[in-house]
Amino acid sequence: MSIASEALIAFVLAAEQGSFSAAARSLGKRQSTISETIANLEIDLGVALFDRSGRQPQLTAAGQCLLPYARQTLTTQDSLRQQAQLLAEGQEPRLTIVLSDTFHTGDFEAVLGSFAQRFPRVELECLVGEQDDVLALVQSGRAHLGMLTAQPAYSADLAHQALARPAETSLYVATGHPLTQVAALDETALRDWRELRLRTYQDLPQPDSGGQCWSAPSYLLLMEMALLGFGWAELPHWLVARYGSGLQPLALPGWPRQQRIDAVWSRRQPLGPAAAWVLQVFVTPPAA
Amino acid sequence: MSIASEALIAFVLAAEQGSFSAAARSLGKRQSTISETIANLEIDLGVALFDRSGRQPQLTAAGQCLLPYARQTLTTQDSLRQQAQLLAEGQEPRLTIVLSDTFHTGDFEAVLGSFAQRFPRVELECLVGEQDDVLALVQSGRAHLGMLTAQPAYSADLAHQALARPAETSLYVATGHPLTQVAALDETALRDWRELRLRTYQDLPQPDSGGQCWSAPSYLLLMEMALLGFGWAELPHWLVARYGSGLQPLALPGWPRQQRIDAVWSRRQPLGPAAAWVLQVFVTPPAA
DNA sequence: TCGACATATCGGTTACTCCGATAGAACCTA
DNA sequence: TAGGTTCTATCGGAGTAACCGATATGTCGA
Repeated sequence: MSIASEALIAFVLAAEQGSFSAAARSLGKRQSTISETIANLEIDLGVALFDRSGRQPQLTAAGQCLLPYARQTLTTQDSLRQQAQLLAEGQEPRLTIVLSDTFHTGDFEAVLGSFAQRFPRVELECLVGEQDDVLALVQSGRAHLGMLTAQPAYSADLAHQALARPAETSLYVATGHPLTQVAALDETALRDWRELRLRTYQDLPQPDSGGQCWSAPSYLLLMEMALLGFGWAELPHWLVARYGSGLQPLALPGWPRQQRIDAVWSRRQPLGPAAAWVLQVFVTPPAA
Repeated sequence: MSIASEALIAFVLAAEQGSFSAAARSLGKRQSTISETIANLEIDLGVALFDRSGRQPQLTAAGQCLLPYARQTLTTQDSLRQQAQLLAEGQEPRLTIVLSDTFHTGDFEAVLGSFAQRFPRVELECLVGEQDDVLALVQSGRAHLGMLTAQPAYSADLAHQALARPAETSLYVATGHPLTQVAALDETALRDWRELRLRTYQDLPQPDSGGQCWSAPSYLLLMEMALLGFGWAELPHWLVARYGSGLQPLALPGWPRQQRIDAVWSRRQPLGPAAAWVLQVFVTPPAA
């Protein structure tokens, strides 16, 4: 009913080497086995694969036509085996990472490239979230690895490690915002203007601030609000540099800030090789 | 050493139906067989495919990951079987047709489209040749089917049949050629100007004509020569209509000519289904 | 708690793979 | 032309894997 892959291997090898005996030697089997195997395959398929009139078997037109199909069947089966092998070694089939918008390094794309090369079969899923969202996704098991701005303390079931690449944030407003005209800026002056603050899905709404604080769950959205002149916001430097022309930083004492980034993962579910590799890359200082 | 496709079928079916028993029923086997087969597959692959803690087996993450690989392996093997089936029924793996440039019908592309749909796995090879070249290619077995302007007689080992679509040829020269100025054209007048004549690879060179006759093995080349004003030529109507702007027909008695087209094939090698289909299409008058 | 339905396991039969030996055919060389 | 070499086809037998039937065990729902 079904084709034994032994037969296909024998077919392909015999076709390549032009000899049943040679194929048998390559496979560490007897010539009679190959002869019988291929004869049975021919009976099974209903076509002659080799012309045996000469001393050595010659591929028939049908054999020539079927050879690529046999090869593909074998390579497909091989990739199944390979993938199974990886899984058996503990390789995760899918890696879900949740990233903060604050976390972005110049070599991020390069790292993804290396990842694709090193783990070609691992399905990579990137989620974007901030702070508590990151923690929630990792704790629930929805994500394997999370990156977020360093927290003072973590839940006991979360492991964490500081990344080698700190993130820089500044306070930004749209060019033309009244705050850009204020001399000698300080924290007090900021209170007179609307703040655009990151608020995650986990955060409960704050007591009414009288419209003095708008919020959004992503830095990208906050930046859009800032660009439209709705207020001032703390934003990642790279994000503004890349997409935020039309914003300018506020010169306040203590700004810009360097923020440490932590990677977090669940202690309940140990990291697979792919996740461990990603973690190791970001924990190690960049080469350049 | 190799994966039995029985096991893959059992795996895929069990995954689809969520039950070993159901898979067994679908396959006409016992439940115990499926259970053992899948257990062996898991041992062989080194990963658990199903979580058996519940009443019915649940795909594990690894199983979910490997399922598409198993499916692809089976479909690949299936296409091997299908192709073998076609070959077993006598379907030729490749069809080589040699066409004359004179043979071209408006629905030729449509016919090729139908062919691709009906014989998706047959490799189609189109050669272009004229007269004796067509006969030689078919007789030698290089081509299965040939189309050429009807010959008075054919070699005994060639079968032939007239096509329903005649070809029209005319005598053409470049606009501006002196022949276009001649009133009351006849055969004699033509002799004063250089002829561009089709000469096949099989034809022996003619006795020296004093530069009064140039030749080429394809109508396309002849047409190019005519366009450059080198002389007059008998050319297929469709070719000039499609690519020969800059040529004009000569008004001679007896022209344009309708030429019958014959299909020829070797009696020694009967036509396969694909070739027979092509022949039948062109022998039957077009529907429109 | 019980019935219905699922899976796991075990022993026995069947079928297939593979081996080893042998015979015949093709090719090379003396 | 004869003989040696190397190939393939065939056959009988040993080992193994697939499959079946029966049975034990587990899960779910009433």
